[in-house]
Amino acid sequence: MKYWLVKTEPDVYSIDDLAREGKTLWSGVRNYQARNFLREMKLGDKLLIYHSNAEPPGVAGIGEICQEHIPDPTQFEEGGEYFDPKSTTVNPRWSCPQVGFVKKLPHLVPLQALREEESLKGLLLLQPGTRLSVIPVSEDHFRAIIAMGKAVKVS
DNA sequence: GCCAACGTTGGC
DNA sequence: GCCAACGTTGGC
Repeated sequence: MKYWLVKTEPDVYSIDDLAREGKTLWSGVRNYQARNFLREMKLGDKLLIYHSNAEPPGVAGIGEICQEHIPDPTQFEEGGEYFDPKSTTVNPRWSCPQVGFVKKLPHLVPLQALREEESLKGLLLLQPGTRLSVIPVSEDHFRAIIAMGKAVKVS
């Protein structure tokens, strides 16, 4: 099993939206490297759901792959925000898996806390210049971040 | 809202 | 295939 982190803007789609719906197609990713990671995701892989462009940004919950990638339907929606005129049904460019809700963390783990955590050195999310919206995470890092989300805040 | 750091596009 | 211009991401 592999572990990942996926970014979402909570104003657009938050962990609470995922909790309400139970599952969702992770559509709209338009970056080749991120797309390739989406295609690598296997049934049962676990995801950290990260809130970007939020106050504060951070890891909000956990999801899992409940269906492996299919062609992203939004690439064919003419006039839609994610329409890609160069994409064809025969040769689709973009893919998306279906992500199921697992849980919301008791506490959001802010980006700042991730940066301050020594054991998370090397987490791709924290590397300067990483803007990828889909990022592989090691099992150790995955567990460490969840533990941070369970811990009672001291300050 | 700013802007740095990337990615993408398209002319040549 | 280079690279300048432009668009996007996402923290601050």
